[in-house]
Amino acid sequence: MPDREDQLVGEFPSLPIQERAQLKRKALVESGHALFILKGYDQTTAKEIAANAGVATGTFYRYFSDKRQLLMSLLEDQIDELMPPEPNWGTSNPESLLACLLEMHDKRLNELGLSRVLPELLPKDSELADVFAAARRNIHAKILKGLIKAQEKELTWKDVDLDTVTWSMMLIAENVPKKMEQSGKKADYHEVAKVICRMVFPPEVIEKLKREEAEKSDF
Amino acid sequence: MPDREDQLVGEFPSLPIQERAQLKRKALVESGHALFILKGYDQTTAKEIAANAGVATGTFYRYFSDKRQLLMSLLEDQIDELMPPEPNWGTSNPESLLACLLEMHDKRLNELGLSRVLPELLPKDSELADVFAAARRNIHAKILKGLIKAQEKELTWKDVDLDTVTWSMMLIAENVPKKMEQSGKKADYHEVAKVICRMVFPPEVIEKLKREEAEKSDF
Amino acid sequence: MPDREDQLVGEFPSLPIQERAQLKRKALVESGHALFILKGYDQTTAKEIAANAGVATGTFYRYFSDKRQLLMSLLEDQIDELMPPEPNWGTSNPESLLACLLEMHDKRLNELGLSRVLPELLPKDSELADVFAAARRNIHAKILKGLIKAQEKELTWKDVDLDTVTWSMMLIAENVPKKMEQSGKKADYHEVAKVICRMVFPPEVIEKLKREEAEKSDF
Amino acid sequence: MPDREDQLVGEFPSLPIQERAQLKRKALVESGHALFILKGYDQTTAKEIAANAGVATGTFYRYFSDKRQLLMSLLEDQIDELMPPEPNWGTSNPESLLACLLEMHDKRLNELGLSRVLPELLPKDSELADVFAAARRNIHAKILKGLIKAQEKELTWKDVDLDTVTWSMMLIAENVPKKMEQSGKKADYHEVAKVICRMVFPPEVIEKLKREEAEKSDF
DNA sequence: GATGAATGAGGATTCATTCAT
DNA sequence: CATGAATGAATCCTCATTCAT
Repeated sequence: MPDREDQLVGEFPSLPIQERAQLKRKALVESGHALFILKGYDQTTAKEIAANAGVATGTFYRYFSDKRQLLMSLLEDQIDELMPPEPNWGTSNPESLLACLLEMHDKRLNELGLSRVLPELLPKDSELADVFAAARRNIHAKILKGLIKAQEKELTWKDVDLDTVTWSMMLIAENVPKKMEQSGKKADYHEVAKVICRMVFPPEVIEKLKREEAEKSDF
Repeated sequence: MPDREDQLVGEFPSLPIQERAQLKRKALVESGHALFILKGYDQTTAKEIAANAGVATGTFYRYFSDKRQLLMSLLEDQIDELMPPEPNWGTSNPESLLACLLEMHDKRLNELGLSRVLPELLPKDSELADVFAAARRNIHAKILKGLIKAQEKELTWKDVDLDTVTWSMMLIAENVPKKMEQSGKKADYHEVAKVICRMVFPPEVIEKLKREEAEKSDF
Repeated sequence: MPDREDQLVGEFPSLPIQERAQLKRKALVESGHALFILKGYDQTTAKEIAANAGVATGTFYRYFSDKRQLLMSLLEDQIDELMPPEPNWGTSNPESLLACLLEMHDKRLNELGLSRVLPELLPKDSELADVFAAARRNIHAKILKGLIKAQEKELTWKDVDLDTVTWSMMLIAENVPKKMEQSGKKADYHEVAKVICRMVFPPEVIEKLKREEAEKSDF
Repeated sequence: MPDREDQLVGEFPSLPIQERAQLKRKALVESGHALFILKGYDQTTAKEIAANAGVATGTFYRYFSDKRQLLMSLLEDQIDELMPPEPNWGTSNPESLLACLLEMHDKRLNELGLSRVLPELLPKDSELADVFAAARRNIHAKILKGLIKAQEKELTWKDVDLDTVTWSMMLIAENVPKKMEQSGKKADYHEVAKVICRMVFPPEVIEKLKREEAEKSDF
C-alpha cells in the first residue's frame, strides 16, 4: 500500500462530515439492497441491514424512517429502469435492434437486482403496486404507439391485436433475465428477439428490413 | 366408554369419525386457501385460518405441522395445474386449439387462485422454489418435445430456437390471467393464441392447418 | 365423580376454564395495580406486570390491548370511589358526620391506592383528564347543591362563596390520605372535619346541631 | 493561545467566554423549562431541549450531566417559591392579607409553571420527593408557628387542631392556581382567603382585626 | 468548547406453536 | 380428538447518552 504512507503516522483520514454521512447512508442502502435480494424484503430486519452496513440499529432510523422507506429510495431511481425499452421500428434490422435493447435492459435489471423483490412487495403494498401499474401503462402506451405506426407503414401482421402483442413483448422483455438465470445460458438475446419479431412482423417484412440495413451498411 | 351409552339415544350418529376429521381438514384447507389469496401468506395467521374454518387454533396443528405445510398441501395438488398444457400440434387449427387450452388453463388457475401467493413465497422458500422449477422444467420439456415433433413435420419456423419459443409460450400462458385482470377485458384468449401461433408457425402453415380442419368438419 | 374423592389420586384441581381466565385477568389487574402504585405508570412495563402476575408477556395482551387499557379498567370501577361523598347537612352533628364520611372515603381510597398514579397520568392523558374533570364537576355540583340547601336553612355562613367552600372541601377530602401518610398519625379525621366545618358553619350553628343530635340520642 | 492571534483581527470579541457559556446554559434552562411545562418531563427529549435552545445535542451534556439535572437546577431555585407564604397574623385584616399573599404566590407559581411537572416527577424520583417533603415540612413549621403565636394571643379558634389547619391552608394555597384554571374565573383570591380565615379565626376576631385596620388607615 | 452522528439498551407488540384440560 | 389460553422469541422503533471530529 505505497500511497498510504501517511497512514503510518496516525491521523484521521476521515472525510468531510457530509460525505461521511452520505457514505453511511449509502452503506445502508447497499446493505438493504443486498439483503432484500438475498433473503427477501420481509425476511430482512432493520437490525440486520444496520449490522450488515456496519452501523447500529438506531443509525438505520437516522437515515430512513423505516424499512419501507429504504426500499422506496431503492426503487424510486429505478422504476423507469425496470421498464422495458420502447423500440423504434422500421429503420433497421428489428431482430438486432430488439436483441440489443433486450440486452441493455437485462443488464440494467441485473445491476438493480430488485426485480426479485418486487413480486413479494406488489401484493402487499398497494401504493407501490399503483406506481408500478402506472409506469407499466405508460411504457405499454409508448410501445403500442410504435407498433401502430409500424402497422400504418404496413410493417406488422395485419390481423393481430397490437395490444396483445405489446403485452407479450413487455412480458418477455421483463422476464428475459429470469430465463437466463434458470437456463444458465447467456446471451440468447438474439433468439428471444427473433421470437418476438415473429409475433410482430411477417417474415417478408423482416427480410426486407434486414436487407435494407445490410445495404445501408454497405456504404 | 361406559358413560357414553346415552349417546346411542340422543345423538345423531353424524359422520364416521374419519370423515369428520376429513371435513375439518378440508375446512382448514379452504380457509387457508381463501385467506392466502385474500391477504397473502405472511399476512395470514394460523389463528385466523382456524377461526375462519370454525375450529380452534390448536386444531390447525393437529392437521398440519405448521402454516407452511398447509400451504404445501394446497400447492401439491395444484402445482401441475399451474403449468400450461401441452398441445398436440398439426392435427387441428392451432389458434383455436391454443385459445381453448389457454382458456381452460386460465380457468383452472382462477379456481386455484394461488398464483397470487407464489411470488411472495418463491423467494423465501427455496425448497418450494425447487419444486416449482422442477415442475416447470418438466412441462417445458413436454412442450418442447411437441414443438420438436412439429418441427420435424416442418410445421414450425425453421430458424427459431424452439427452447426460446417454449419459454415464451409458457410465460404468456401463465400470465394471461393477470392480463385479463388488468385490462378488464375478458376472453381475448383467441388474440393471445394468435400471437403465440405467430411465434411458432409460419403463416402458410397456419393457413394450411386451418384449411385442413375446415375440411375435416365438412364431413 | 360423586364428591371429588378421585381427587385424592392425582387429579387436576383446576377451576372451570372461565374462572381460571378470570383469575389470570385478575392477577394481571392486581399486578398492574401494585406496580403502578409502587413504581408509577410509566416506570412499569407490560413485561413486568405479566411477570409479576406469573404469566408470559403475551398473556398480558390477551387480556388487555395495552397498558393504558389495564389502567383504564382499574380506574373505571373506581372513578366514582375517588370522589368525595356528598353529605346531607342539618340533620346531625356535622363534625361527626364529616369525620365519618372522610374516614369512609379515605378507606376506599386506600384500598384503591390509585390516587397516587393519577397525578402522573392526568397531564399526559387528556381523555382521562376529561373524564376526571367531568366526574369532579359532577360531585362538585352535588356538594354545592347540598350547601345551598343548607344556606337556605340559614345553616351556613352568609357571606362566604359556597363554590369556593365546595372546592376547598373536595380538595381537603381528596388529600386527607396523603396527610395521614406524611404525618404518620392516624385517625385525625375528626380534626379535619372540625376544620372543614369551620369553613361552612358559624359556631352557633355547629353548637345547635350538636345539641339537637345529643337530644335525639337522649331518647 | 498563540495560534489564535488571528482572532484579534477578524472576529467580534463577542462576549467573554465565561459569559457565553452562561448564555448557553441559560438558553438550555429556559428551553427545558418551557418544554417541560408544555409537554411534561418524560415527553421532552434532550435533543428537543437542545434544538429549542439553539445548540447541539451534545452541548446539553456539557452543561448538565443529564436531563434530571437540568430539571433539578430548575427546581432548586424555585422550590422555596413553590411553597405558600407564611402570613403574620394579628396586625391587619387577615382576609386581605391572605388574599394578597395568595395572589402573589399564585403569580410566582404561574411564572415558574413547574407545579405542573411536579406531580409527574414526585412518584418517580424519591430524592426529589424527599427534598419536597422537607421543604414542605419547613414551611409547615413556619406557618404553624405563626398560628400558635396567634393562638396565644387568643386570635384563633380555641378548639381546632392547628396542625390540621396549617395543612389545610397549605393545601388550598397550593391549589388555588388549578382552581382558577378550571373555573376560568380570575381573582377570587379574596373569597378563598375568606374561607381560609373561617378555618382559623372566629368571626369576632375577624371583625375586630378588620376594625382595627380600618382605624389604622383612618390616620 | 461545540457539534450532531452514532450507539444500543429497552419497551411495546405480534404470532407461530405448545399443552393442559 | 378438540380446544383456546399461554408462551416467549422476535421485531420494530425510541431516546438518553457518548464520542470522534
